[in-house]
Amino acid sequence: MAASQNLFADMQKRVLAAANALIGEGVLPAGTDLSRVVVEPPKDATHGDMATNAAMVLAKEAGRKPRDLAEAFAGKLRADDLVARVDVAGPGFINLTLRPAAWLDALRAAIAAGERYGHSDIGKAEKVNVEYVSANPTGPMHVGHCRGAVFGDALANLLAFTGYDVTREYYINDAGAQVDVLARSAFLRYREALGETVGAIPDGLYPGDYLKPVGEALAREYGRSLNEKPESEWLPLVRTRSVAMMMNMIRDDLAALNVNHEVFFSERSLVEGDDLVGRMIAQLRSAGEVYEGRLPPPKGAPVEDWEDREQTLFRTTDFGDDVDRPLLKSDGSYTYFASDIAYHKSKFDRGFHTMIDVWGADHGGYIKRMQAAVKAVTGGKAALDVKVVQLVKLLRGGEPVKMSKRAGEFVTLREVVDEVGRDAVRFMMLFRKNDAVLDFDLAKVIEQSRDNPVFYVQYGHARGCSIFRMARETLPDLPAEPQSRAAFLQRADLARLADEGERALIRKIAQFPRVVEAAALSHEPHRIAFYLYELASEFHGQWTRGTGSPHLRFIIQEDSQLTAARLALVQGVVTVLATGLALLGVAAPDEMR
RNA sequence: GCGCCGGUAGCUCAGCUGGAUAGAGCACCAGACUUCGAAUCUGGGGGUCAGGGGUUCGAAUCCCUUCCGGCGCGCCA
Repeated sequence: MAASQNLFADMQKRVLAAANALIGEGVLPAGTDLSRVVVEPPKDATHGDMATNAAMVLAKEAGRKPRDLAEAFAGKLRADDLVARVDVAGPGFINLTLRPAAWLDALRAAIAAGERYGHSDIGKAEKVNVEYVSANPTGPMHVGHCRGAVFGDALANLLAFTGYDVTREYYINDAGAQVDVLARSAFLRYREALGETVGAIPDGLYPGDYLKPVGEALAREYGRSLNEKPESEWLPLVRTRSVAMMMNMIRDDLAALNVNHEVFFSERSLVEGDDLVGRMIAQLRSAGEVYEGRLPPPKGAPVEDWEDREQTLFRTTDFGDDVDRPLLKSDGSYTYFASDIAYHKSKFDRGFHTMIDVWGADHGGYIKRMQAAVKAVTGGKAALDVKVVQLVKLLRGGEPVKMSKRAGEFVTLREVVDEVGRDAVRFMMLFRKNDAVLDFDLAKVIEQSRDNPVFYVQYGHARGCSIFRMARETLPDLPAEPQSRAAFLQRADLARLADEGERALIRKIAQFPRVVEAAALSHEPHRIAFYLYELASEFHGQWTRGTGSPHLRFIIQEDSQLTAARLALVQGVVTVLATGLALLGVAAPDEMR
């Protein structure tokens, strides 16, 4: 029996093979849809090692009773060399108990694969573009940006690990009115750097001190020359320079979080030069999807300067949107939406047929039109999945942290990372489903307790490493270097792992590839975080059982064979914890004293 | 008014894309260190899965509806 990394996938194949055999025998009709058949760990361990719903899902189409069909499956599966026992239970579940050796082989395969354990090729090298952060280049990153940054980064890791060809991308909004405001704000700091007294920063400009260095740089570079020019001349220069400096700052902030993009894509590049936005609009126009028309006034909050006028509209309703959307502002320039369409078209033209955008909750209302636009502009050949990350509520000891955007007083990403550490920020951001609001308590995340899952999981890893350090007294040959150690431990007699707690740990380890796959397919990295927490929990449990029952300890002085087998188990745990944490971008320390 | 996202134990949240008796942590109560790291572990109580209908062998999960909370609703990004 070939050692495989994913025992659940193996068993799924075998169940499907059984189904096909039953089709051949006429028990199931030809062409039966097998896509709903799953093999999963049962909720209750007394039901066996794995369960499949095959009989229940296929019963209707076959015109048979689920339990009868289950018996037919059972007949096939009993002959399988991985299977020790098959039971039909409940409404038609097929419960499988595997031969012990199957689990031991799975553990051995995990150890052998090392940091590649859990890796797969389900992505088939398909190109995927993950766009995340894309914060406006008008200032440093604040806490609100953290979650999307960490989420997008972990998701990209996950997709790369499962065989996708991933590109991490950041869209720089350097073409709108905001960067003109940035330029004017920087210009004020420039005059200040030249010795002028500027006083209070006027309303409508960015007040933050972070623009002072920009002003000083401009003064060094241009001297007084900019001051003598009209705004129409200095603005583009100052804007370019300011955006570049803001992006450097943002890149540094991201680096502090261990987030690294491969592509920084400029919105301005779509508007200037080849005018890709204009071309895109022309293309849509010739396809009959652009027209001049009027829109009904928006409901709800009254719009002050509403004016019923004709404008250039994109017929997004043809592609699933609620209303058609304007492409041009009243001054003739492109709307943000227009540039964004061209941007997504650029992704498609660069070969990405799968795109994932990570947005903040306040952009939720924008999803439909963007998906409609992608459909229109790619002829339905590309898929856009938009992941919305919900708000982060920043607390300290249960009390909300006050922030005032108006006064430029916001907590920066950098401050939070400096205070609680990169690992804590990353793990906590991922220890919640992306579309649920997240409470982030600065006081709690530095607590070192079970209440703080970051330390709990990291401690599991450190504890495993600690066992290896201690074990060298019993097993002097045990290599310290992880890879040689893994090679050494693979040769252990794993059949010595007979304790129920040990077997449960093995089963948990064997689930890792399945969890990785599910997390990647659903674009939900939080599943990795929760799985790691559970694995650490079972590991801590097995450890503590040894304090009460010395014969259950991992290191047994008088039995080096048993010790080697148990260390192999620890190796499996440590491997999975390290790999899983790496996917989340969190460190796996060898010790935490 | 419309759209999107949420509503699961006192609190914070999972629930593997429709499966078996709905699970963790915190808090509370009672326990476990002369011994591989107690930053750990074991046990206990605690539920109308917001309410109501429907779909089917089977629903916290899918559909409809009501209620509550968040976000959004030309020419901001």
